[in-house]
Amino acid sequence: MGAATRERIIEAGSILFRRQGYAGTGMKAIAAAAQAPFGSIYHFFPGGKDELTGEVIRAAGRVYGALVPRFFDGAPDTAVATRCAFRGAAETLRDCNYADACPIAAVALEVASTNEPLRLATAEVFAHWVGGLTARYEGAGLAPAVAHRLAVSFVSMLEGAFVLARASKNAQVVEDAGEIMFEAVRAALDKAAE
Amino acid sequence: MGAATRERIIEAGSILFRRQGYAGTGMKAIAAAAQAPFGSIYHFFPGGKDELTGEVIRAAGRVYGALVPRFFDGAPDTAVATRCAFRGAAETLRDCNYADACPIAAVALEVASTNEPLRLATAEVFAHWVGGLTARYEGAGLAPAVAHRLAVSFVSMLEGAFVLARASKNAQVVEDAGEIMFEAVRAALDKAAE
DNA sequence: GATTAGCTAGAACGTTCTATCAAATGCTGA
DNA sequence: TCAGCATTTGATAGAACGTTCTAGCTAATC
Repeated sequence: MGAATRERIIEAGSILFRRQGYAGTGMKAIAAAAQAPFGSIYHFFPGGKDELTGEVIRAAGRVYGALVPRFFDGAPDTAVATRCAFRGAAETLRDCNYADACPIAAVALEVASTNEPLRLATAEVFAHWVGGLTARYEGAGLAPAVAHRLAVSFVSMLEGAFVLARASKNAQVVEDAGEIMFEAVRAALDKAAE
Repeated sequence: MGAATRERIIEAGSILFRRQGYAGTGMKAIAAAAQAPFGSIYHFFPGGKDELTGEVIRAAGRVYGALVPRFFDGAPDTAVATRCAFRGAAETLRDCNYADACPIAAVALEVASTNEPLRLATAEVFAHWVGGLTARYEGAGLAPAVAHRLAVSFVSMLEGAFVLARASKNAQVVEDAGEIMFEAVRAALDKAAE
């Protein structure tokens, strides 16, 4: 009962934040999207919108963090995995008609200067994501500094490509960005193999 | 008189949108930041918040568009110009304690699915920016498709790096991303020179 | 059966939002 | 100096916001 309602609220928040941002999404809209009674929001999240948003960020972070193993585990190498991740993201974006990208970036830009606990929550998710990617690139033989730089760039490039793709309603942006990241990883791997 | 007030309002909107986003910024806050009487907002922008936001986006687009000649005109080559642009951006971000990045991305993520005229305005600015960069990379001898891909990636990478840098309050992200873009442009130039 | 805890349900509250409006003030040109 | 236009001024209205509150229902436990 309750657990299902709570999860539905988090998921609805995630969807709406990514489509219309944090401040542009009201609690009543989240309740409606979750098909939950309005009072249940504060029952499950007594800390209010901030607490719900923190949970949304952490939950989204787990989903995005799981994308690394999904693309990197079976790939011939990390350059190909990188490209596949971007292609997968482009496909997902097309499938939802550019409505859904990443709720974390949307929230991050709004709260970075105004809500310290939420800024920290977004920073933590990004750091975790970068950490997972860095490990993969290191595991492929790249020096820690190079691996870290590529990981940071992967996340930056993908989040930025989402912005452009959503603005222009064109997923080719994400694929183009993926090609550049593919070549960057490819070049780093080749250089490390010398 | 009036022209100065109008410009102050646009500038205040730009600053506040980049710090707290579109929906999180109220018109009274803009008026206060602009030191303008509240009613003047609707006098100058009878279309309301949407009209003001459109003007903010276009004005910011002009500022950002001017960054391309600023970094590319005097640089030894486009790879170095690319790196310098990212370093300049990192510096700017540090100077304002991570408060001010780009108002266009902040607005774009909020309006992409909910406000078509503003989505188009953001798309237009990004397209113009990408166009300017593409011309620079083409002018350096790169094939049109490669130039376009690098330009798209430049803008994506920079906007994404802003997200991460603001979330983590660490401008090193922007510099790392700039190194990857530098190497990508370098490699493309070297390949085109063969 | 009585009690308790969890969840649902939605009204009410105070605040903030966007937009409108009428009046006042200032500036310019005839 | 005066009229007309531009700009300023700030109160007001209605809607939406996040939060709180009360009441009711259900299931589990004693």
